[in-house]
Amino acid sequence: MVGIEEVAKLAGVSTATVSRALSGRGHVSPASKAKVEDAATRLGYVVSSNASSLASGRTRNIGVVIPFLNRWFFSSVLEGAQQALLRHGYDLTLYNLAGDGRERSSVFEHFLLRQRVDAVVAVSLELTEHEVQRLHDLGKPLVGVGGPIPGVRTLTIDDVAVARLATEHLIALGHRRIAHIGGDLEFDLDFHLPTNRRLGYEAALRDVGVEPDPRLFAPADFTIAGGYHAAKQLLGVPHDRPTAIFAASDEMAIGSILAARDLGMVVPRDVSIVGIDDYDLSEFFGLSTVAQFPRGQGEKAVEILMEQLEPGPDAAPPAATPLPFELRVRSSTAVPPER
Amino acid sequence: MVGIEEVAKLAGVSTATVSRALSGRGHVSPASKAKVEDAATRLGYVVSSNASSLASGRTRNIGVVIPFLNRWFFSSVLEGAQQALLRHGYDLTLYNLAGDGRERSSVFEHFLLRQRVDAVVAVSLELTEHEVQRLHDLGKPLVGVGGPIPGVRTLTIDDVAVARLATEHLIALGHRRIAHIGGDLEFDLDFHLPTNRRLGYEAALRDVGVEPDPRLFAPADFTIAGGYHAAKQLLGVPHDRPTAIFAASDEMAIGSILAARDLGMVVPRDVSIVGIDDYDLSEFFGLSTVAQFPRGQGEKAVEILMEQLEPGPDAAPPAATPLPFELRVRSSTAVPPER
DNA sequence: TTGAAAGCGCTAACAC
DNA sequence: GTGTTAGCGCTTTCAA
Repeated sequence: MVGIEEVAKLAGVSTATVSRALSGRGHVSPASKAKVEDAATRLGYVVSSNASSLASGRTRNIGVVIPFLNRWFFSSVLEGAQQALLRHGYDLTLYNLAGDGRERSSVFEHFLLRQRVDAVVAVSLELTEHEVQRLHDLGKPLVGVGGPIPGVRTLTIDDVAVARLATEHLIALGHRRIAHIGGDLEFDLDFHLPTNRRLGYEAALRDVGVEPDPRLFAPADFTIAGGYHAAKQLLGVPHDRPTAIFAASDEMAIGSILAARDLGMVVPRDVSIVGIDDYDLSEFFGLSTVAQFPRGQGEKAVEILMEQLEPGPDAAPPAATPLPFELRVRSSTAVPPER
Repeated sequence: MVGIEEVAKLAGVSTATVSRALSGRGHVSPASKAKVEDAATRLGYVVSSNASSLASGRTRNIGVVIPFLNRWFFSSVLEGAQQALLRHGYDLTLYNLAGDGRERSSVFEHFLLRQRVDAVVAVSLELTEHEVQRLHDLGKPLVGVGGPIPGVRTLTIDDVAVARLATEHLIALGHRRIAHIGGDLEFDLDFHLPTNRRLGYEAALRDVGVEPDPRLFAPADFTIAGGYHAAKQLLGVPHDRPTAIFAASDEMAIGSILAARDLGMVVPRDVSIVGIDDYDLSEFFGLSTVAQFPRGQGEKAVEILMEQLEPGPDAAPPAATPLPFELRVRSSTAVPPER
């Protein structure tokens, strides 16, 4: 293990200068900076992050707390965050809180306070006020992705607007009997995402004078299989079946496409289907959808943290810019069948 | 920030004793151990991992290097590893090497040597001899998942045997014209997984006196869309079409099921389809498959590292136990159509 | 079994 | 712009 002292010796400067030259803080003459960098690479020197952290109080590491790893939205956010962090020279330590709440509190009490991270990104996790407070007291920046945490800067798409857009797409095509597959109550605990999407759907309908019909709502669990079963219920009725389905996620929408096919229906001739996400498989299935951009959300979360950890020259407080979303019309939506 | 000194004071012992009591190394009388633990919890004391690492040389953190986050196999391995590490009180820092090779070498040179990790898990990554050597020199244990790394303990299923099992399942049902959708060359760079699976397929056929027909092979990219297109080619021929398809992954197998449906065929009446993985959606599609258990692979990788980092009483060298796999017969395979 | 004290390798005042 | 030096908070000899 080559240490800072050896670099200092080889470069003919003090350890302090080496530290300054390599970290970029404090002023160093170009000449000695060059000498130091040269010596460092020649010796294969890399700072010990522990020693550095201990002395400086900064770890250059951020914690990401996330409930799932194997679902599209979450892994995409993670990927975006990871990539952005790498660019900034930060490491990412991962805390997957899939399990119950016991594991969770231990993670919080320990890792945060073990001084391992400079900041944390909480993905779709409802933090208690206590947890938020603790982070705040320690001066650790915190940003949420996917759902408002009271008192915390959080990135979420406007679920009401997204759902409204998807529904309006169907309405513009001439649909009026539009079913909705949304989340069940269990999913509403975090952030009311299902409720908000349902609200947007209902608002769009009311705008054109259609009163939402509760019989046209089916709950599901955000998976393809769940969407499949829900759509079978919705489309299997003998009379007055809907001409379109708006599913609160692409996975459920894809399940709906498969259900329609199994019922002998042709999409979009017999039924139009639209989702939200722009999931991996959506293009393959020709699914019309409102895209959200989870990778971008992960990146943006990191940018916000960086702004707080290393304030740039323009100390613009990160405005609450809304997250982008975008209607992508593919081949699962069309005018309703003639009747 | 409450430090060790305060705990020592409250417990009426020295900091050395606090350290010993809390870390479990060295002997401490039960009496003082209790006092220390009591004091620690009362003060909400948690060791500073940096200070501890600096002094002891151990970080209690392991690095996981992985090329994708948003694919089933990889996120499952990661989840398994994360969970196992949590149980052992270790943190996981994530290095996603999705990008090109530049990013990759920088990760290696820096993070490993920045003393951030005690060991590393490399998932489906071919390390250069140099990289392996560096880790070795630093005394950092390394274990691979998903492909042999020369000179390194690595967990891989026996791809030849798995493919043979899948193929034999079809043969036992009476199939002889069995097509294979495998990886293209690009995927073979790492670990020859596609080649090995093809070898197993061919061996099974030869065992029953069938010479593999190269026209029954189609390459694809391990995605549903890729499998779909490959299967269309295979099944679209007017004469002598295969009665079964063995796909080298479940995603490609599911694509094949969808392709068969689009060609008006009924699975398994007109064509049987089998995959490898037991992917998320496989059950939903009724896909027969050979399950591998990536979560378990992640866990096992961690157990092996733990054995090296904290040798237990029974210093049994971890035998090269083969990884489990298992045929799961569902509804995508049946006897071939009468002809 | 316990305590005193010397570092672990670096950073950041502070002085020049 | 650069060097000196006192820590950062813990672990671990070493001696008692």
